[in-house]
Amino acid sequence: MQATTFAALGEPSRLQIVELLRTGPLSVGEISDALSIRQPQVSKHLRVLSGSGIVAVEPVARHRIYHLEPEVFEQINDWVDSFERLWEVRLDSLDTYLNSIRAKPTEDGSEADG
Amino acid sequence: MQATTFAALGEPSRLQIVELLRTGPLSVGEISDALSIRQPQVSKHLRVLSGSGIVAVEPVARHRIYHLEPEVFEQINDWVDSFERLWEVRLDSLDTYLNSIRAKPTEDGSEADG
DNA sequence: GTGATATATTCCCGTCAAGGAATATATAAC
DNA sequence: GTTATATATTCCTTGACGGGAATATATCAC
Repeated sequence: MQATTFAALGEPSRLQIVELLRTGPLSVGEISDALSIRQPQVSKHLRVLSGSGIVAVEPVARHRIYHLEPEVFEQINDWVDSFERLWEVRLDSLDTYLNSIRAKPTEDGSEADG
Repeated sequence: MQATTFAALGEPSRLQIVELLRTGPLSVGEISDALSIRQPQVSKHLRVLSGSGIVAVEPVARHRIYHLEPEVFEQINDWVDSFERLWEVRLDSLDTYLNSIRAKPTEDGSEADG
């Protein structure tokens, strides 16, 4: 998993753009208008997103229509799955571990359970 | 979905730490040793990860054992799913859309083929 | 060709974050 | 109390990044 992918999504305006594109492909001007971000900034953000393979562009006359690329989302999905699969196996051993910690007399009983 | 979550994962060292913790809870020193990152930097990164709810800490004697928090990974999972679910619906309409672009008689026939 | 529209790029600036070094805090042993 | 170990925090510097303004490029209409 590439840190750059998460970094691209870690900027608020870019995350907004990605979530906006979830509704369907849009031109630069439409994104700029919808999110009230100036056009040069939108182009810059789209460049970063494009560099991470999160979006791709389709030129249409004078417009450039950006859309999301499913591949990256599958990568993220697989990455997250690699964690959740392990927890299924490790959940009870973590519990055992935490309990073993608390088994020690703590002299203040302030163990927060959440 | 919080941009800060992705930002936390978007730093290479932090992503390394998260992936290392996938193998199980570790102390600061163990992380520092395993990744050859100086201890103060590890503590700082863990602070950011902790602030995003990606990790949590369990004090054990003089050690502080960090472990991953499943909740955030479920959030990311749900977020990614919200995209992939739409694609199942929209995949053919995107195709239709792209074709419709090229199908338009454009008065000069200069449609880029891609 | 000129002019208009849509988008990309460049330059500059301010801010923020990461890394290094030193230091502070916490816990344990004595 | 002192000392040692484990971790957190502070200060400083530097480099990267986002935003604004201006400009460049591309396409269309004429």
